[in-house]
Amino acid sequence: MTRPPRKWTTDRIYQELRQGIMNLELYPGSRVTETELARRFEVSRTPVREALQRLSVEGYLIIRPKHGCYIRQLDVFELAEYYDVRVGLELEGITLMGQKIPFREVAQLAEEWNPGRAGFGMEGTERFKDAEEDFHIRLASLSGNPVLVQYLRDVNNHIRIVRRLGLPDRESVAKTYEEHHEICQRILANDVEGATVMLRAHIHESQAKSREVTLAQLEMRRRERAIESASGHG
Amino acid sequence: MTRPPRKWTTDRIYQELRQGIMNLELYPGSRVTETELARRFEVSRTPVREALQRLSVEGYLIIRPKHGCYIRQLDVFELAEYYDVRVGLELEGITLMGQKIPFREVAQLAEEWNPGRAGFGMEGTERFKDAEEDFHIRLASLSGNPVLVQYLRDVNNHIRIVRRLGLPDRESVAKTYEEHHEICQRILANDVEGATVMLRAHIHESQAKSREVTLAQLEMRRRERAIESASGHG
DNA sequence: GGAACCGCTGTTGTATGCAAATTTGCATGG
DNA sequence: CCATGCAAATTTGCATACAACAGCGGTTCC
Repeated sequence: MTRPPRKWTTDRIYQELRQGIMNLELYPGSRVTETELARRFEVSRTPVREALQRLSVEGYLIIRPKHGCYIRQLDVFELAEYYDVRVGLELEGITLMGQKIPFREVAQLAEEWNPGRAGFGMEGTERFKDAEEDFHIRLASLSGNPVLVQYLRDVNNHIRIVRRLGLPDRESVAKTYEEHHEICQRILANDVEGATVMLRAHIHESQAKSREVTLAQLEMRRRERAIESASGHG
Repeated sequence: MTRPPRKWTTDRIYQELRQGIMNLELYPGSRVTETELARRFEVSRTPVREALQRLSVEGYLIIRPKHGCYIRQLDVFELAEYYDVRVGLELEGITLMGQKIPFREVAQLAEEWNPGRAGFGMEGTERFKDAEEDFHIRLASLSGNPVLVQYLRDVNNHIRIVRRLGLPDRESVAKTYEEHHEICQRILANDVEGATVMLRAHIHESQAKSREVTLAQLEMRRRERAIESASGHG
């Protein structure tokens, strides 16, 4: 996406804000002002403003002209919609492989997600979630359609907020391995049709899980905030 | 300075640049600088810069830091990729209608694109192209997934450049009517599966047509530019 | 008591200044 | 003739200054 952290101020601010939004440190719905952020980051308003503009275009916050920025509300319905877009993109991705299936690469993916490997060094939440996302990106990449991959990355950027929230238990990790593996196997067996059905179901499961987790986490953060503001705004 | 026309300078510049890119007045690959644009539009660099940032995020141009902006090359392969993304999104759109098909709305769309109406006041290129795009957006809207529609709009923004180039002859207009109508009919008949097949084919036809037209037009513009620059850079 | 009006404060929108960075052209040496 | 290094010229990146506008509270009038 936006490559390695460049040393430029605008980019740094952009990254930090984005991170803050992801971690829900910048609480959805709360207001931020250019001036305040400029003070906090000890830079001028210019780079802050540019970062905010980017975030606005990318949909992470909403700029109310002459008034301020509001961190985008994360709405469970909207998140579900992003998941459905994911379905559309990823399914078209493997459909595009069509008759020119890149067997080597798919086989490698299948091997990496061999259920036998489940849990070997993947216990860490972060790493597993990253690997999970990476699988889907790489699978889509095999479509040979970089534009599609770009859109998928964009969708991921939006749902990553909640994607990272839940802790993957041993059971769901195992299940993910199985499903990823099976999807690859279907493709290798030239059964793209079957693969799409599985992939759709697979994403829908994530969708359902994310829904629960989101509601729970939002509530938790809301309480934290309530306590914070009750104990003084410092 | 900003008295009469638009309220915000940044927005005006953004619109004008975007229009320029669409019309190929800003030739793909050519370089523009903030300073130059600021002079041309008689504003300061700030709004120009912000407009460029937005266009960059949206993919219309590429910013090379400390050097300038390059209008995005339009590459026939890349355009084809956008069309495939369209397929993915639109197909998922009608799939999402699933069992809750909004018959009234689909029926109305079907009626608007009744082949009997073909050509009544639609001879104008612009109007027809707009209506064509509108059909697909409205169809996707019936999925009830605004996020998906948003992505589709974004894709359309990228392919509109070439979508508008070709002149639709009487034959292709008629064909479009038929196909749009038929797609709606299939949906109304609860044959979403059949509708997806048709829709996919329909978009692929546009894709093929856009390819020819793009190559031709790019060549034409290239010659125009060659003549321009031969007769003096004024 | 309630509603309209007015000025104040906060915040953004735009302009401008300055310095860093990158490219380009030229001079110099092999 | 080509490679290399240096300096000038563009051009952006960031900071700051100022103006305009939105929202808010107080005041006044009904």
